[in-house]
Amino acid sequence: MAYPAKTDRGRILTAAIEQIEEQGLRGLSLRALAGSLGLTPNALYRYFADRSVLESALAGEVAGLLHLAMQRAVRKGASEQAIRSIARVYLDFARKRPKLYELLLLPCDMEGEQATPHQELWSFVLGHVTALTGAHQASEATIAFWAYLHGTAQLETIKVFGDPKPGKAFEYGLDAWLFAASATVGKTAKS
Amino acid sequence: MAYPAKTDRGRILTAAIEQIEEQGLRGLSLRALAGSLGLTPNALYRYFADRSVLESALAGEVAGLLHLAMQRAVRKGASEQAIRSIARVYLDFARKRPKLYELLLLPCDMEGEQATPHQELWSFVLGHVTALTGAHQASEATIAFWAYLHGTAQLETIKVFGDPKPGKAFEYGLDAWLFAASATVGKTAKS
DNA sequence: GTCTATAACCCGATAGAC
DNA sequence: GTCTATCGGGTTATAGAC
Repeated sequence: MAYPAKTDRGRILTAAIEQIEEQGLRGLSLRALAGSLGLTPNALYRYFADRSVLESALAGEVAGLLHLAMQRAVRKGASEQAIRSIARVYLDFARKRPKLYELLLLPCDMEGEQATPHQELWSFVLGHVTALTGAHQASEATIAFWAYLHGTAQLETIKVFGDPKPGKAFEYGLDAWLFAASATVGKTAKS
Repeated sequence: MAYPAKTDRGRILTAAIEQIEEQGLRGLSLRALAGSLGLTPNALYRYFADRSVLESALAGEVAGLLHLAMQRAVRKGASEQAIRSIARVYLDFARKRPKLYELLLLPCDMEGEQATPHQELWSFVLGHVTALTGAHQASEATIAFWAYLHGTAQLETIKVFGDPKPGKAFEYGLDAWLFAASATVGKTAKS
């Protein structure tokens, strides 16, 4: 044991997220990351096989953060209110921590039958949508909802429309979705 | 003039797009790009100040391709049909040429008062939405529509839901939007 | 004005010693 | 688990040939 462990997975992930919040995902350098932990560049390879594995783990961390924020925001309130809270938390996260949000957009290769980082988030949102629409078409409605959140967040972060936040436009689409979702209620699976 | 130009902007862009379609944006190497044009690595710097300038130019090219495809698809058909055509072309493009689509997601920094690469595309879509909804709330409706397309395309490309294409879910959201957009018709700006 | 040549510095990744 | 050494490659800057 000439070389005792100087770090662990958790510390690496925390330091990496810190660096990403400052310089973005592209600016994340394994060398600098190791340096900030007092390690030589290659020590990290004992914890993560390569850069992409580290990135996937980071995506999972970020999904967890977002999930937690949603749980806190939704605790009280009826179905429609819960949906609005989820939407707000999602957009706030993308706005306030855009560099971190970027991690959620990484491709999930899913070679093994592993869980995608979004899985828990997905179940959470699906549950609240189902509470609103009933089981019929709940998954379609959830996918559409999620896609809309996703697209709105990204259009903002790449500044397609310049600085002004498309706040009113977001309400427009959200109301359209809520109307459709409410209309679904009561339909049976056989109709 | 002992060193006549061996290339030009257009040839560089074409070769770059070719390389991106094969290896993705991250795999675009200026060295390999120059090599494929019979140049030494640094010759490109006479045409583009650095990598990011080249990438912005490429984003413009791709936006043009998409715009063209939309124009061809929409030529005939009523307003609602035009909207459906636009949506289909957008998603088809993202599905069939995902590496190229990625270029449209680059941040537009817009330091000068330049036009964003999406600008022509935006005007085109806004026109068709306005034909459907009237001028009132047309821009809100267009932003919501675009965000939805955007989000759907990206959720597919990062495979959040695995292989199965969320085709039915897309229809769900599109119908919701179309219903809202149709309901907008006839409202006056003052109401 | 365009390309070549060279070099410095960054990065990710591997192999093998301790 | 960590270290040293090293490799191949991307980006950037300078100097110079034509």
